[in-house]
Amino acid sequence: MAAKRSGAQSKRSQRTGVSPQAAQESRSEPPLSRERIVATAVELLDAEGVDGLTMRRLADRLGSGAMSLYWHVGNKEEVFDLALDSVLEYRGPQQMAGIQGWRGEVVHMLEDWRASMLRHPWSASLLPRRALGPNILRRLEMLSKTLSRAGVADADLNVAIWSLWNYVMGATITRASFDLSDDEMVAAQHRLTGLSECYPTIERSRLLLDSDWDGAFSKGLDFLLDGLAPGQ
Amino acid sequence: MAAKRSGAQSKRSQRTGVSPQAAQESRSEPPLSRERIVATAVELLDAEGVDGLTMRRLADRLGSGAMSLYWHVGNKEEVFDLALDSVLEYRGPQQMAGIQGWRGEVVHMLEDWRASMLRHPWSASLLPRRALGPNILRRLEMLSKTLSRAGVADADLNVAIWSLWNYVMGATITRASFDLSDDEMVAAQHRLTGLSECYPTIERSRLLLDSDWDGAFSKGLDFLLDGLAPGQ
DNA sequence: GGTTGACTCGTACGTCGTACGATGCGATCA
DNA sequence: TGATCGCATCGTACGACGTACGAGTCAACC
Repeated sequence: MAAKRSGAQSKRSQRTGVSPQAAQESRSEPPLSRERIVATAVELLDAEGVDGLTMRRLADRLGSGAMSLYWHVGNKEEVFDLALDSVLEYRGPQQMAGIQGWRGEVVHMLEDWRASMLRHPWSASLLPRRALGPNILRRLEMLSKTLSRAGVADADLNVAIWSLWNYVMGATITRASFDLSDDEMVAAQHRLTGLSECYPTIERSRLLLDSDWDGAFSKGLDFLLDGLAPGQ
Repeated sequence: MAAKRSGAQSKRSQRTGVSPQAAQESRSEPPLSRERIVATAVELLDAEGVDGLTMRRLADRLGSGAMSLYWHVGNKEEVFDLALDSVLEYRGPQQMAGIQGWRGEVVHMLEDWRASMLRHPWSASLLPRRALGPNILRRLEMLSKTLSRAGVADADLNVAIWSLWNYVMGATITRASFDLSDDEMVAAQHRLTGLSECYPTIERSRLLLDSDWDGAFSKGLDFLLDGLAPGQ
């Protein structure tokens, strides 16, 4: 009943990896696998957004029947979880050389985090409702370790981690949700100018249109880091 | 075709507000209205969560047919938008007396914001995908005005607003998503202790269990405010 | 040859959002 | 008084969804 999942198919790919599976290759599609499902789900989410992912469409893209997916994943929720976590993999600092000090490391990690999510805007709107996958936990772990090494006391560690995490999450989600619909944005600003007697200040600052998102992100992050570790 | 919406029903309630509508009252349910629909949607969302809100269930609660709702709202998306915005109404500082200085005002506004959303945890997971309603804009406007009055230069205003907004959003969404499922949380921490060689630091700090959310929120907010207006 | 277990998929059920058109009903006009 | 008209309600129906169920295929082993 629940005796399926990854164990099964990974065994299969070991068995058939080297031996006489030329027949498999000659078919139009490679065999289903959890990895292929997740990768295709990410493609579909990138192309069509959260509402565009359905089991039938996903199966179509994979060249299989809809019900075949359920051998490899438990349900649609799991597809979301896996797609989200797969997108949040952290490959570590590519060029560790250019980074000096713990503060540089933290900034790099958090900016990479933000960039990863903005590359797949659906991830930002998905994350608030999903469980913590291994890749997210790995990122949290690295963040804690770096802060801990930097001398943040254990008592303050959780405050520091959550402050930084919260900040990154908020900035990313806000940015991504505005990215999703430029027209929405313009419409909102237009609604604003129509009601400029109601919202004079944000209308004057063109808050919704002219903001320098990246600049605001790193400035705010700096302030936070100043406060969290005033020593350095 | 599109000639319905609020104008129609508000005219109706004006007409029937005083006159001979005792018959309406004697019926088991008051007449449908946009306000009643939104209020009931909030109830339903509070009780059943985001997935629990369907047009049929909503209509059941209102004692009407499902299709009747569509006279007052355009579609289900609009119900979400209206419910979200209605929950984010800002009633202003209830006791302005106790609040000293712009900084106190800002903290009060942001804490009220957070509290409003945590009172309805679904709002946090909904917001990333929705448009900016009038109540959200009003909050942004008040925030800008306060900061502006506090002497933040126009050039820095957007940075300040977005830094604060992002921080509050992130903290609230994170907190709310953990609140939604304590069991998920415990399961995650359990998964962690099982893999404590993978995630030693966050396992040791009991990050997912023991965090002082409220304390972390206000400490991080203080740091941010320190940085944004170092003058005061 | 028979059995087993991994894997695929067609069919079917219940639920969803909502298009469409019929209906009821108070107000207005003839 | 009856005819007409706008607002408001709702029954029916359609297509799409997630997925339960069980029958099917095929390679590997006894």
